[in-house]
Amino acid sequence: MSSLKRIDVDHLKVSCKECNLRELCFPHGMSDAELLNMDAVVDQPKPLHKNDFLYRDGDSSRAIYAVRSGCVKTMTESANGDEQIVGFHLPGELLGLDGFAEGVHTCNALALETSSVCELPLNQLENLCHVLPGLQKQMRRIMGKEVNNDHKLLLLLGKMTAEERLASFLLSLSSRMEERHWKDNEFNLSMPRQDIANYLGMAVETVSRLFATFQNEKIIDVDRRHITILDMQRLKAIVGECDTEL
Amino acid sequence: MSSLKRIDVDHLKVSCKECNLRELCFPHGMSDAELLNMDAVVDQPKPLHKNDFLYRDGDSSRAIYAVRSGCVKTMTESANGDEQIVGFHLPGELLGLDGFAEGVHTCNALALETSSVCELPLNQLENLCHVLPGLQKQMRRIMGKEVNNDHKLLLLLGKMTAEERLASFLLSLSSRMEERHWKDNEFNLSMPRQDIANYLGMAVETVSRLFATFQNEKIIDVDRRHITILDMQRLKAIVGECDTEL
DNA sequence: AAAAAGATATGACTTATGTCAAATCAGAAC
DNA sequence: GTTCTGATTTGACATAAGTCATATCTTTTT
Repeated sequence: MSSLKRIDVDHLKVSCKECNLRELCFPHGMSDAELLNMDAVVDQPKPLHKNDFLYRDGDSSRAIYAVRSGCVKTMTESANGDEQIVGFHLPGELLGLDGFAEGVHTCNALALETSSVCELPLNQLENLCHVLPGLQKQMRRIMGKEVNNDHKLLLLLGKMTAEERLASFLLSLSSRMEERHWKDNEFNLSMPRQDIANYLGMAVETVSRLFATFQNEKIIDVDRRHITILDMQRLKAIVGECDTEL
Repeated sequence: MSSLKRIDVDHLKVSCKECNLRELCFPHGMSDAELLNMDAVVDQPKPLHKNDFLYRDGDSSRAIYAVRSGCVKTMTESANGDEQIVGFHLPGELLGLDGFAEGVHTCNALALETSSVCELPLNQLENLCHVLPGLQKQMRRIMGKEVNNDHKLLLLLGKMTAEERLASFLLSLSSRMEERHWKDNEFNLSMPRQDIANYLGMAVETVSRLFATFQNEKIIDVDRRHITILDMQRLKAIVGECDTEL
């Protein structure tokens, strides 16, 4: 143990090639040769502590980021100080596209827990896109995904009841857990109730009550931040996915 | 007049170079030489009639589009048939990015009135980006803009009251009118009340009532679809833009 | 021009959720 | 371990906005 102490784990670089998130991340669909190119430009800064900002509204946009571990939330701020969380970013998910319009970020990005990210510097992105044919396509895919994601959220906020929103949120997390080959019916929430409420456009109290309701109805089990989905079908039924069984 | 009749106005191609929307559109910041390249690949299909679809959810994504005249709305559809309008696209504004993620559109795009669009085919986009250094950057700008726009909408749906939403909507239209060098305090709505309500996540009746309220308070004048903003400051005050005067 | 269909407006009433207040619980700091 | 602070839960009550019903006005169809 005393000798291990000298390994600075913060600076062990994980290569894209070795990373088990690579298929969810920038390198999606890239060849081994292309992966080496990615590795050469991807930077891995020191981990963020809980409540550290990755970037803030107004910061000039230097890079796009991929979460490697932990969870990062992004939120917009209105003129009168209201804040709306627009995304919770899990490992393998990207953020920073908000800076593309004007070269300046229009969101705050904040670590919900100790988190590490990979950085793809924008000044290298341009060149890299010329060298790696796959990357340009992947960039478009990523941006399309962000847009589609936002659209789903708009539908959620515009048309769904509180109950449907929370069910929808849990299902979204569940399917993202599955993508990562983690348990899709049992996971920990990295965000407080307040953040869930904000994200879903409702009051904290409503989130609390709905968790209690779902628990009473044996749809989920809630223990603090630990969620177990007991009846996936009923959860899906709530949001109106009509497939009774696949 | 009898001789003019033979000119097929639908097929008169407007070059990017001549287009007075160019600075809002793809060609933003391009040189004259670059504009010629754009012209070579930009297609101008026949105008859409009111209620024609430009594309539908599930269609394979062939191009991105710029509105040249009229107005096109985009909307997402949920599994249970709910529909959420996610954008009203005015001349010079782009749409079609929703198809970037999977090569398939995830929105419906529908003309609210007779409208014409320009098409930038995706298969040409790739090559064009290599030739035109400005275009790749512009593509990123466009996508960033879309993301930022969606974030603003999320804030609106998540945090604002009905009154704030409608005021916000009117101000957004107003500033977009100004961008186009049209009157910013007097314009026609191309969408029915029902669409405004859907977009803003409220009931039609609420939109009606709020228009009546704003009118009574002499903030705006409403005549059918014709809106006159009488007191821009108060409208801004409603959404909480704290700048009493610039 | 009349009739039909659709869009908009307005009133009466209901309800999903928000707000306020208080109690409980968990984790951090000392 | 005790205290303190912040997170979560729960209850009582208030309200913004939805729903339903009806009337009016516009536009399209015949």
